[in-house]
Amino acid sequence: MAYWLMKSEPDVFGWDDLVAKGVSPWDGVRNYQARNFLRDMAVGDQAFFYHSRTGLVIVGIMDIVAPAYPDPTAPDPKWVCVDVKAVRTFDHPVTLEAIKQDPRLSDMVLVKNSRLSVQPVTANEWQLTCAWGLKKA
DNA sequence: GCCAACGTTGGC
DNA sequence: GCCAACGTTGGC
Repeated sequence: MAYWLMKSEPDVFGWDDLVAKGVSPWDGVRNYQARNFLRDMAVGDQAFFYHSRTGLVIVGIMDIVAPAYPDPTAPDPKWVCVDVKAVRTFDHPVTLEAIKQDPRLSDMVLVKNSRLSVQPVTANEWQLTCAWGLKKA
């Protein structure tokens, strides 16, 4: 059971789009490092959905519901995608700013390598972020 | 919209 | 195999 974070520009494919679809392929990844993380994913892993560019917030939690398979949108079969399912919308989206300000989260790949669109999240990072995102206030 | 950071490509 | 040029991502 592993944790991940996956980014999308909300103008292109946002959290609401995934909620409306229920299950969707996470396709379009064209970066080797990100591709390798996709291949490491297993059914039952969970991932944050992050809005890049015009959002800069983690907005919800997804389940990985199908392991990596060739990305049908790619011209080359070396690229893969997984299927994801929206399972929980954060009560309070967790901002990049808040993550950067907390020393316990300042080592997150999100902060350290802002260009990587699929990245691992540690169990500690996951639990802390969930505690912020799901709290009632 | 700008540009820094990063990845990829291709000439040598 | 190096590295300059180019393209893309994503925070600001």
